[in-house]
Amino acid sequence: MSNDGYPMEAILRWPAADIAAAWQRELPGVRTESIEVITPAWRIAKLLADDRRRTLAELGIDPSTLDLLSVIRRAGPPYELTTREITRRTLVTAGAISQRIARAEQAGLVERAPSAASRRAVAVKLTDAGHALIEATVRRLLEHEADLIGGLTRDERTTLTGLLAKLEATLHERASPERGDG
Amino acid sequence: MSNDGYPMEAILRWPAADIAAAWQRELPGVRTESIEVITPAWRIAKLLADDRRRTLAELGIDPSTLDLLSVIRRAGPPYELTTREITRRTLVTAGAISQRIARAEQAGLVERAPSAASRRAVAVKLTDAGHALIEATVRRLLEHEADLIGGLTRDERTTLTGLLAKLEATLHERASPERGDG
DNA sequence: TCTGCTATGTTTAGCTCTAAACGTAGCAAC
DNA sequence: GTTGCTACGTTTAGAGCTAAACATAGCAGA
Repeated sequence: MSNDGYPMEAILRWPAADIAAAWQRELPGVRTESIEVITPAWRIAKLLADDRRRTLAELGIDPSTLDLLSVIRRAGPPYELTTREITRRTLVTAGAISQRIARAEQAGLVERAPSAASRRAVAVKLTDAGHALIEATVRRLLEHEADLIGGLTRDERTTLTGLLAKLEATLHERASPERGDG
Repeated sequence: MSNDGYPMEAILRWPAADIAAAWQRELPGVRTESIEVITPAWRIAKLLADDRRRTLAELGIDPSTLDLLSVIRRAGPPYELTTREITRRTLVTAGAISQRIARAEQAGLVERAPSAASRRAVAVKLTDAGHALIEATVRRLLEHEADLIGGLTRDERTTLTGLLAKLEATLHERASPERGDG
């Protein structure tokens, strides 16, 4: 089979502690304490994203479409949000949302219409097909992902959730902002 | 200024707990315990990736080039690895590595040559310019990232590192594998 | 009613990645 | 020395994203 091009081997073979140790050897005195947080964070995010992509492929949907339908579906009736509101609740740019909506509309999963609330907004609404697809997939995805993290005990999950929340808040305070305001 | 298209607002406005609660309301009984781990993990990864991109832009290098030069630099003398070995230590596919090397070669940062060890391998070696660039950037990047996570105490970091390592191991056991072996 | 400002969406160019096809070269068996 | 297998690397098509330019519409003030 040759396993050509397969990534992720780094995760099995190169513990973050070894990477930190290598930098200490090569650049003595450098502060490497971030490595053992940042490296596993990226690896975990990638493992989760890859798993989700494969899991969803079996269910007949891709991650970006699931993300779009999900945010509308979990907003509750009337299963309709403006483009702007979707952008606010998502991690990608307005341009990316516009493209996602166009693809989902092409596939018959959502419809665009003038928004009742704001005259210049566009409302995006689930079609019956969109509704059926998200219903058929999100529950199974959440079951699967609950099993995925099932190796952690309840206490461990609680501790981890708290620490991640704190880290997220810290990064908000300290990470470089999007753009220098004029 | 209009802040057009700016993502990340979801992080400020939509705690993962609210997303889980919304799904509980919409699909009563669904297992949502994964959400408060997976959602912050992705948000943190994105915050870190965005910060690194901006930080490196100021230093005159992009994240994928830094990743390439770093893995060669921290391997130590003679600052040379085969393409295969670089792929093994990285999270992207062999094709992506090939393209990264081509770009870095074009920029005069690395050189390709036949490998001494294996007759069919290609050795990738830092040029003087590549050496200078990685020296000039990696230390500053690590300093910056150490400050970034400085909101966590030493004990918190230790606990977090342990839990992330356990989660990473769990995901290795349970996440869907890359491809069914023939 | 101009004039300009702000909010909302869309479009486009360019980037980097993945998956898969492709090209080769070493090597082993006979 | 051919045949096939495996390892290694590159190329290509296509996906999805970002950043930035663009288009438009509501609104506010003179």
